Amino acid sequence: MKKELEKLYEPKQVEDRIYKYWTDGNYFHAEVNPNKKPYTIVIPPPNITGQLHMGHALDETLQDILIRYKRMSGYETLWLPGTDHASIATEAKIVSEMKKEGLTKDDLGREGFLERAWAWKEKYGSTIISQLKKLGSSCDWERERFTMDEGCSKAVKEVFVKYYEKGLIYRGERIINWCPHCLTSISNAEVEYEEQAGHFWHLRYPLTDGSGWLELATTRPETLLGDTAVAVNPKDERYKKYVGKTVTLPLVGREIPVVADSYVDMEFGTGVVKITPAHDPNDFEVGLRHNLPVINVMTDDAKITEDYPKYAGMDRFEARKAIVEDLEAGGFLVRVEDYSHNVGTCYRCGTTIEPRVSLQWFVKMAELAKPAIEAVKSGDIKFVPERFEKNYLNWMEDIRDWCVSRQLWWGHRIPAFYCDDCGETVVTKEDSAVCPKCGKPMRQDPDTLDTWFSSALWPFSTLGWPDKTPELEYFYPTSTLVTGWDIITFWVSRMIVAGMEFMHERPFETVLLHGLMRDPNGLKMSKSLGNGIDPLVVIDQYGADALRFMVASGNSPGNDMRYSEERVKACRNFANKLWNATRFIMMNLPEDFAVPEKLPENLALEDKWVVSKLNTLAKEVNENLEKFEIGVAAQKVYDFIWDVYCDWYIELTKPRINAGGETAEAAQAVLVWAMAGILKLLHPFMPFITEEIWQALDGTGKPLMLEAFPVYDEKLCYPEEEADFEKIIEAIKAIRNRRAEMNVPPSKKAELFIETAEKEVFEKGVMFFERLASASSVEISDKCEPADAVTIVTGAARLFIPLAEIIDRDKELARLNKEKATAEKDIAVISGKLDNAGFVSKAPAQVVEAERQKLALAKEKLAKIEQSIASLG
RNA sequence: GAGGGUAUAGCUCAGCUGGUAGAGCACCUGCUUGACGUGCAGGGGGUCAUAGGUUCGAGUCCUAUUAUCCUCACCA
Repeated sequence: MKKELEKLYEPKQVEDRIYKYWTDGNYFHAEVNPNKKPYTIVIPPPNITGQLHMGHALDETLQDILIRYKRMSGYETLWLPGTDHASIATEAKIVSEMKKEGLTKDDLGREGFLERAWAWKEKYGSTIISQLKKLGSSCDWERERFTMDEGCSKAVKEVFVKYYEKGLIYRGERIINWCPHCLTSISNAEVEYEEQAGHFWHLRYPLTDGSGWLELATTRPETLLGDTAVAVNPKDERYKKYVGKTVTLPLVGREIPVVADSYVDMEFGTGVVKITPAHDPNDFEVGLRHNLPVINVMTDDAKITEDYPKYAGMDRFEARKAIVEDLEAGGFLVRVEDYSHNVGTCYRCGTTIEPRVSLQWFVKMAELAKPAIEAVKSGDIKFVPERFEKNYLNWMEDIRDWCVSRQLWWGHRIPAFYCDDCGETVVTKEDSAVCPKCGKPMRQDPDTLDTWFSSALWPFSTLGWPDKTPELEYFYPTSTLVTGWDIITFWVSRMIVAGMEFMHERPFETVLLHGLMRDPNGLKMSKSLGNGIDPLVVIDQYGADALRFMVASGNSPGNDMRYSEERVKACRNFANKLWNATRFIMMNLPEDFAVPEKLPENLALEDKWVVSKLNTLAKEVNENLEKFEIGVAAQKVYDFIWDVYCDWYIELTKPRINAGGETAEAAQAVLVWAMAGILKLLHPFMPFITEEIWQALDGTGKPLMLEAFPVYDEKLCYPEEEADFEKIIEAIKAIRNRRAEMNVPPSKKAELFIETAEKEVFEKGVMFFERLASASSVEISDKCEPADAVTIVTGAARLFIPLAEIIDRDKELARLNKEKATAEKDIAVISGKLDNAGFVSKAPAQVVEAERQKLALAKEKLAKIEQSIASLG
């Protein structure tokens, strides 16, 4: 039983109503179902402090399209949803909130601080979920896990302990990237390099024995305080004699050795390098090789330490100025050169990174990476598009140990305990530990783990691992991961590593990577530039369906995409088109009409045409979606709905509905039947409007999202009828075209004579020629030659329109001659191909056959044109 | 320095396994056709960056070049 559709399509109202309907029915819930195959999608956990942004819109839309498609195709579909990382951003946000109240972390203490953080999670976690719901996400948010919750914490501890037992995690002194603003270490991947204008300060370090000095250059003179050697290349003849001697460090007076190390590039600069193990990663390595002392000259917030009273407390940049002045005064400064170099900055706050020696936990990646590399190389895990595999492999094959400790409070605390008395270390899943050597209570490591440490476990920790749950058994490995390519190194690679290590199985089959959403000028959307476009505003204005369709169509995987309001508008217009098409159908249906389960027997030619085309569409959309060609699928559905269904089929039914009777009934049935197919095919892309229309049309109250997705059905394939009807369409188009060329208004009707060998086909088109080609009457014969008529030639017929008063004989002749030339050119091209022995012998038989048919058609057409020219002249 | 992306209509982009180029927007012409002007009909507009190569046939595959963007590494 159909329901009324409002006259105006208002996305916002429709979407609110439909989302409520879905959640009331709890259709998103997934459970272990042995009768179905599972389809699982891992979704990137949005950060609770963030607002919904275009990146989410992209992720969420693509995921939801796949999920809805799979659900309709009979799978048990599950999202692995979650919110929030234990992250620097979250901590920073909470700290800044506290600051407004005049509080610091130390005021609250660890406990108090965490309490606050949980309160934040409650508040903002639900905010972002409700925003995602507005987008149409069919995720079962009731299942939502949180990386910091109990289950996930259990998994994290389990992993840490297992790594430790296998010797895959260790604590050691290394140079790490330290952010003096966030006061924490950050991983290499979190450092952003930017080109900065700087200087090269050329310095001279006097040899202790007074025999001269060595000239070297530095971009960071303040690190001079921590120099513990000067290095040259062992092959460098110029400096060989100095190796083993010592120089006296200017300003400090420390005597430091000249060492030989192949790390030094002889060609660069003077070939002499100052070595500061505490403040440069390469220097640190050199220091290890030569047993050099490591002297840290800076505090946590990058101020010079008390050890250098003259500069103590100065910020590193202030100290640089002061030291340069002093060097100059002491005659140690040779010259200053302008130099542009890359400086590492914190990706969160933009502060210049300070490389710094400290005690951190590291995961040994080399061994762990091997199975993860193999999983991709063997094709067990596929990247879409494929080229990102290379990206991934490059990263994995050159992997470095992963610094996992963070000097934050908001995160999984490192489950390591130290004995202050004897220095013993214990790693345990328990909350406290007693020293096995001296029996004293131990102190837990104050640091927390990198956010990606827990995120890497997402595909199984959310399913209950390390316990053996039925869910884990059923839903793991997951099917698809949808994310942006920028996150391959952060997250994708680490999930694969963890999956292979702990589940001994790939965590997912396919990684679908999309591009970044850029602003209309192609720039990265960012808060600091203020060029971000808020998806919620777009949804308010044009609807989530429009935004989703814009995101899904006209884009190929892995390519970045510019936000274009024009395209959102076009998609909104498309939704409106569908809405109005439905309104047309509904106003032409009887009150008690129901969606037919089967098509009627007495289908007209045009019915078979549209049914057959819809059938082909279903086939192609399935194929495309299986191959993750979401944009192509969307475009095909769009074209079918607008061009085939609305512009042609609906127009074709109008005269039949007016005529009434059997033909009207068949038309109504096909209209509704095809609309049902369209709604199902479009549902993954535009879930709200299709559901709303379905509810109005079907009237049974069953949700569209649980209907079966259309598949190809051989019984609905009518290639001949399709081809026949195309002939009628071609004729109608040709007539319209000619009338437009001659500026004949549609209101001016004219007689139409059709000369064709396929009378029975064209007879089925009479009412359409009248309705759609302004024919006042139609006469079909196998031979006719009316005087003073405009001639139109198509592949299957010659059409004559006697429009005596507007015919210009010369013009008409010129036009026909032009058409003749075109036809001759066509024939020349095709016969050129067919005359080519190579083509005929080497091209596939169907291609050659198609060319032959084309040639025959073109010749036929030429003959018709020549006939018309003859009769005019 | 290493690797990768992109180059197609005025603009934003599609083009699946090679078979004489498509969409949206913009532009031009004509339509108060009883679903829709968020619309209908018609139209103009492209040597598919350049030069070679493979092939019967290249926007599509290969090589080089140019332009542009990105990732990684980074020399003090």
